[in-house]
Amino acid sequence: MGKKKVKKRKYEEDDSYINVEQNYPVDDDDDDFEESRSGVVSLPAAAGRDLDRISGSSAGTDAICDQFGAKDYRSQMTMKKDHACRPLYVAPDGHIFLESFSPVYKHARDFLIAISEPICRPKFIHEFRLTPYSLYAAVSVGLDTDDIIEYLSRLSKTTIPDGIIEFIKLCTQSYGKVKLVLKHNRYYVESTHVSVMQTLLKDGEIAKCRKTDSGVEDPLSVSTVVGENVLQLNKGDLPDGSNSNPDGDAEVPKDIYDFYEHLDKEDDKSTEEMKVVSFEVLQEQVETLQKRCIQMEYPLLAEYDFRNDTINPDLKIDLKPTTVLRPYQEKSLRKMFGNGRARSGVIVLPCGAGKTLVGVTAACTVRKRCMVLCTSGVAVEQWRSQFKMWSTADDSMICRFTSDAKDRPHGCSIAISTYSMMGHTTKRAYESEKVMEWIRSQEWGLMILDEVHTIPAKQFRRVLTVVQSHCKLGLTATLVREDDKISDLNFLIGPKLYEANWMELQDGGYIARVQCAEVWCPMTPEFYREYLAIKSRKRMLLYVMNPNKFRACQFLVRFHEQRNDKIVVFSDNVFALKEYAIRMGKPYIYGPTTQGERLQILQNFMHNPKVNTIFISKVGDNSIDLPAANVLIQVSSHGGSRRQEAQRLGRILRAKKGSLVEEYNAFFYSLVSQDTVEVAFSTKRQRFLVNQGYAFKAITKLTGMDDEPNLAFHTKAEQHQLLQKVLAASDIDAEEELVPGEANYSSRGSSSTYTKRKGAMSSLSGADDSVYMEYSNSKHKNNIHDLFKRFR
DNA sequence: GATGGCGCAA
DNA sequence: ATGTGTGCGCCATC
Repeated sequence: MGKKKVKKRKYEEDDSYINVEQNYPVDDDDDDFEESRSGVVSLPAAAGRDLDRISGSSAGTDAICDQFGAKDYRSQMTMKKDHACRPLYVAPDGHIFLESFSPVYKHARDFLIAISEPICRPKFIHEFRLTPYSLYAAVSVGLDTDDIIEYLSRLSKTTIPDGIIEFIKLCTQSYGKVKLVLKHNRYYVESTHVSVMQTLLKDGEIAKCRKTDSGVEDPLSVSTVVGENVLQLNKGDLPDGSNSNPDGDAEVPKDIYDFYEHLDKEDDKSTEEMKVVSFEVLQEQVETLQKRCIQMEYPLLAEYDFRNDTINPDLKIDLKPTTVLRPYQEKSLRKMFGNGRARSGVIVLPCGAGKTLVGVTAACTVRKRCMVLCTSGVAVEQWRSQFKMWSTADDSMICRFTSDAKDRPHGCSIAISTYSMMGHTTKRAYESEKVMEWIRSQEWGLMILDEVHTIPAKQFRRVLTVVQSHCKLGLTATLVREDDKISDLNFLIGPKLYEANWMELQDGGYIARVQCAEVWCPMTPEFYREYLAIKSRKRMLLYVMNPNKFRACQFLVRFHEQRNDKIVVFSDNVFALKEYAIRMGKPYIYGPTTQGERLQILQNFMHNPKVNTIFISKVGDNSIDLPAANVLIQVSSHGGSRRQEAQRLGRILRAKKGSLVEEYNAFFYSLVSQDTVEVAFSTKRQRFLVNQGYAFKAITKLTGMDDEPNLAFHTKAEQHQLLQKVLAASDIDAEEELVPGEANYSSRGSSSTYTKRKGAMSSLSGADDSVYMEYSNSKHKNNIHDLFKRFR
């Protein structure tokens, strides 16, 4: 039983970035229900568990549940008199609910982003959750215990449950007291709190990480430092500046604004002399140490006081005067450099929102040797060109280091390489070996980790022990993995410093406004019969090659081509990719397509008005830049990968010029064969985007498709022919092995915060026979695109 | 500079 | 108890 639960954890929705106890068994749905009926709440998350632990009983988290599991906390919380003007509730289990229509929404949101994890952000009520990690992140961006409790209380409609206050204290007071620093290529643990240091060293595991000369127990070394307060980035004018009291809301309690201003100020570091105790750490034990410290709730702070680093040479790079940062980019960097030092951590921005510029700006701020790591050679080239585009760095300063592009490292200060190059374990080419030696010998100021969600992989995390850096900046669009390793980033890199809200960037016109839809394609009877009969993995071909799916795809391609859109069709399955593309007479790119051909096809797609549709396999998931595309059709995909779904959506997010802000200017379709495993996969894939606030429309019938002339597979004969071809293809290398049933992706979605709900039955309306349903929240009901109007 | 083997990631 | 299918980066070879 226990095992089963742990396994299921893998498919849990709540991203384990925030869970401390990875093996904490997750309750099955059934258990939940059971417990709900007996009036006891089961706590799904680490936060809840910790809350329990500290309050010494379950008193802090008890609540009356109705038969559906809805919790009622009224007995524990008292409504304030002026609750109507305060924007949020804090539940005793650590969940926070924010009204997005509140006049102080922006203040509250910025604050909540800093102290808690966003769980789900649909239109009206946004859900967040306090976790140990989120509070750790809050402290590391400069908030202190009292500020957090005070401001949370002011924003809340009710009194704050005692358990929550305890929890915040526990998680914040011990944080930030111990630091990991790099000096002369050696790592040290430093603290001004002698007692904390002693506590840590009493731990056997930590003691083993300590580097001692010839095994002798050295006393802790003591030195003194002077706290310094340095100013960093110039503060630009932020559109959501704290003073702008929005119009017509005289009722908003003044304390909310006042306190926000107080929080937004630079934190002043004292200039008193302080005693610092420290010990040296074994190079290869740094990861173990960081992990252990976070478990003991003394996470190591990795900050770099680059302004006062006189040992490493300064770089002569700056942003070009013409380079302008967007407000959210600036905001994310302020989290990183808020106290005049460079903090290690992760910044999360959607694809197309300018992550690279954030990285380049960070490098120009630190102005010390900088190492950039990417997943592919293409990305290495992109980083180089972006460095040249936004900053004053030129070729002589930039050193590429991949298998087929090695610039001489001599005298260069920005190195760009790949994870596989750094993590390579087997024999290296002579040239590579030399460069590696050089890299290892350097003390790097800043390490930028592109696509940082890949770092937990075994070979990739090795780079952290190979490259010595004072601080690390991780960048990603999708802080999710389908395994349980995403939380490792907390000790491997650092806390999440900033996460942008996709919907807000969309509303600001920084990324495209996307209409997402799931198109339901019924299986033809013949294909479905085979699907049920064949149990081997080759059944995938049957639902991907479903003639109705092909026809839907063809129909959508034609429809959008008539509107002069640029369309990219994704298919993970190569057989289907070629079959679809060839039948529709469109170019396609997949693994074996050479770089030259790829470039040619992409150039044509971007500039040739006759090439408006291209087909791409999963080579397109990473690093192929498609600035021109605005329609994306997904034919087949990698199971339930949320990251892939988000990444693909990102392909069409680059804001389109001249587009009206209030109109959809991009379209994202997933074609799903009904009554097959694809349905569950699709639901799971969409979770990430739904939590970001996207509404998925379910199109159950493409109106007009039956009337459309010349769609393929119109006749049974054609369909039969296709079926034969598919079956023949399956046979080629099918060894008739029987595979156990598919993974059980429950469409009920364990603790999911969203459900597929049939739009009120009145929406099954329409003059024609079409039907659509809506998921989650539809934000823009009134400006539905023509295509969608036709279905009403 | 094209090609193939190997190992790895999601 | 683990899975395939696909693509990519590294290196070595011709």
